[in-house]
Amino acid sequence: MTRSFANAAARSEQLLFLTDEQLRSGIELMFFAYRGFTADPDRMLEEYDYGRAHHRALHFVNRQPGLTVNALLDILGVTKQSLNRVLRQLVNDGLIESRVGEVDRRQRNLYLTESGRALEKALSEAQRARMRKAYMAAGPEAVHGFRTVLEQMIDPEMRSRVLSLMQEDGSNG
Amino acid sequence: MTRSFANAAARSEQLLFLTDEQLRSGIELMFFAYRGFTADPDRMLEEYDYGRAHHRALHFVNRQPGLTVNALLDILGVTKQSLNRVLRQLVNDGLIESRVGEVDRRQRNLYLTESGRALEKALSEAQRARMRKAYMAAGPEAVHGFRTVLEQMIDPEMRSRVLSLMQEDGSNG
DNA sequence: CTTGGATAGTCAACAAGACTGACATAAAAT
DNA sequence: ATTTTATGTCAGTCTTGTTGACTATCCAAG
Repeated sequence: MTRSFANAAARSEQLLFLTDEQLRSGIELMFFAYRGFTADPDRMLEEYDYGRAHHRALHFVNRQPGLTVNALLDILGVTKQSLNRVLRQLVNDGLIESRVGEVDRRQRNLYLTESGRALEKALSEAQRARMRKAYMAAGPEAVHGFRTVLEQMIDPEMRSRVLSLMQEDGSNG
Repeated sequence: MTRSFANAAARSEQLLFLTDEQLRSGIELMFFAYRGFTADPDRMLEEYDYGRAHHRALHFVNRQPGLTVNALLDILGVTKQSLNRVLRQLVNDGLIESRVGEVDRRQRNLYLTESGRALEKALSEAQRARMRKAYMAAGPEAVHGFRTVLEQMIDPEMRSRVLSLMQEDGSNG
């Protein structure tokens, strides 16, 4: 079903009325939706004097316990110095544990502590609640389309890595 | 066809397998897609020593020529001090013109200059190209779903304003 | 075994762009 | 005349990005 659209790509522009105005409104939707998407966690993080960077670190460490700093760096696409400041705070505050690597002792493997898991859970529950609401209001087909377009919007090199990251679903519970 | 799913919202959770992992991957898609979405303009803006804030100002002034500072403030959701710094640069650099309001002379109506339009066009063309590509790869139905979910993700109060803003399509060309 | 280069991570200093708070000015509204 | 509104500005802070310099470790070649 999705396959047949690959061929139809050439026709899509007409089918979709891909006028500049249509595309512009898509751009605006992304802008406003992303703001909504981050609004709830942002509010919660204020109380801890943390920002989005902390949230992202907590999220991906939770997703892949034992992640090295370098791997996290690649995912987040920031400089190691920038990440390090955030990570240092989270380690000092006892939300993340940084263990020296067993095979390569230059590496640091990152894990959430008990309280790290608690904060991550609180943040992600707020965000999931908003997303669940949007999904349910929009309906199953819309959700499928939403995911399909978002995947296409990701940078091509990043895309395969993201998709394979998401394959690992359920491996950590 | 889409209508019938409104009723089915209650069943959606099952239909959609709205597990935490499903929702988590949606969250990650938003993160990575938004990065892709802003990547091209970000690169171009660097050459001008501008940032995303400048892009957003140019975008919305282009969208609604004659916009007042206050209206722009509401749209962007930042403080006037923050916006003012950006606006001052853009006015000094001759990209935005700030005219005293004709009915209310306290207000400043904002317009793009020739070169402001040029930069806005370059930025938005890059962004539209990425979105067009994603739309065409995903297909018409996916695009519809994408837009539906994004709308639902916007903060409820903001939503009506955004949607009515997007009704004005094509009024400026 | 030692030297040297590459890799992993840390520390320090700086910049952009958010923020708050205080204040100024002009014009509209009461 | 006084208050409120719209805008602009100054000063200072915070988050989060940047670059540059540094330490620690690994690995490979002599």
